[in-house]
Amino acid sequence: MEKIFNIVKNNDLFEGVIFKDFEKLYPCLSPIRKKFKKSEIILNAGDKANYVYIILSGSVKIVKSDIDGKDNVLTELSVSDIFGEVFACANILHSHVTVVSLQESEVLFLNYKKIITSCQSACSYHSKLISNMLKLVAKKNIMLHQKIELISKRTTRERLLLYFDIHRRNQKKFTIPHSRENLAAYLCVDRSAMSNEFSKMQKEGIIKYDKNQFEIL
Amino acid sequence: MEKIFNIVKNNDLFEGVIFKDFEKLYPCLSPIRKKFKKSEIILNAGDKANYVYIILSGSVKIVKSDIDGKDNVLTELSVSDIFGEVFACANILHSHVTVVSLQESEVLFLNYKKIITSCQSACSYHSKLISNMLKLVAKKNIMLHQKIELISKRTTRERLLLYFDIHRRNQKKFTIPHSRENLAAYLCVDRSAMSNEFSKMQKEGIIKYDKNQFEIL
DNA sequence: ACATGTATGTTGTAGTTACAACAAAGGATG
DNA sequence: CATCCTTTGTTGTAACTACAACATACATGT
Repeated sequence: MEKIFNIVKNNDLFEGVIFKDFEKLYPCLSPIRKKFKKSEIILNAGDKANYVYIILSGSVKIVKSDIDGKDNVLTELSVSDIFGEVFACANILHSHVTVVSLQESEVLFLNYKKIITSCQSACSYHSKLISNMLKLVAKKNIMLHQKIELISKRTTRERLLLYFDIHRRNQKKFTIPHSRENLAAYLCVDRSAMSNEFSKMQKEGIIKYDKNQFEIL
Repeated sequence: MEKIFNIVKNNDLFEGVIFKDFEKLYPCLSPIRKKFKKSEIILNAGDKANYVYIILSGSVKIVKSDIDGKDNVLTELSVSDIFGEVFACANILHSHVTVVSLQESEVLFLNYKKIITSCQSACSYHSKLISNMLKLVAKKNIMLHQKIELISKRTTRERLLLYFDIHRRNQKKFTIPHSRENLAAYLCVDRSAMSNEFSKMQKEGIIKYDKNQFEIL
């Protein structure tokens, strides 16, 4: 129990929940622990969306299939990350995405209804969970908005400049925490075209960079 | 009071709340009603985000300024629509967007804290409000995801085909509830380029359309 | 040291888009 | 009906992107 707490306490859902409370709370959530092998499917598109999932060990990828059947990796998640909460909260009956284990992983299944329905004992930590969930979903909302703002830009350069502006936090020098490939995927542009744009911007004296260290000039 | 109820009951936030309960609930939310003239600013980027706003009459536009100062209309909202809830729920202290009245409008300000904090009387309708709010924000989340999926597509045609696929609901014939201009804005493409693409697709025998009536062939 | 694999940068090309400018078709108004 | 305004479609062009193919660098394991 304490082991689980030490993992899930890192998730915003349990922000401000102390172990003493967690002990009482945890059994209320009808928790189930399951292990998955590499490439095993944790949640399939079309499955019922009754659970909120938290990764206890390992990592997973969230995949969405195209109309034409092409798979599309939306994100990769690892220990203490949560998924499935948006479908559950939106009362969507079935998942739109598939979740696949990237390695040997253990996942905690929590009953969504039990999370958002105050228990009879009307415990205060329970209402804390609910407001945490609300905050968590709203924050995701803002991140999605940010991404939309980014990819609304028509050119690679505009997207990069906005990305820089968001992530440099008023610093001239900053580090980008993505590989080129992942950054390109996030910005929805071709990787090589993006690399090319980086070079151009350096030649034009707009930026300077070395590996993932960037500087605005 | 009944007049207000008849407006806000159309908003998901008050789904399942009956008038009898609303009467008791309403005063708990520290409601404020304010009127705004055309072009008057209701909420400025940078303002404190303590309220959830519901439009009682008129209409507004949500505007986000670019880095280079260019204004960008995110959406237009009208009677019984809600705004400001995401910033409030995410505990973002200040709004990122500006909200401007498009005409003579009246707006209801509700204290966010009062919405998500169960009152002493622990009224059941109050917890209904909270779960409605959660559902509402989560649904918005899914809509944002859908938009990201759309504009992740690299070409106008791919975006259109996906848009059709989402909105036709397995019907061959369907109506698009947007002007060309608004659809182009939603898909983040140039309007004339989109019109052009429509023509091409019709010439190629992929679709047929007349005004806003479309048919997949 | 060698082979292998992965991440990144470079180049050319064909295809796509944004943009501007204009045309055509209604709608509203006086 | 003439005028104005808005919406939508059309065309040409310059700019941009995706894609493929390749080059380079670096890390890993054998």
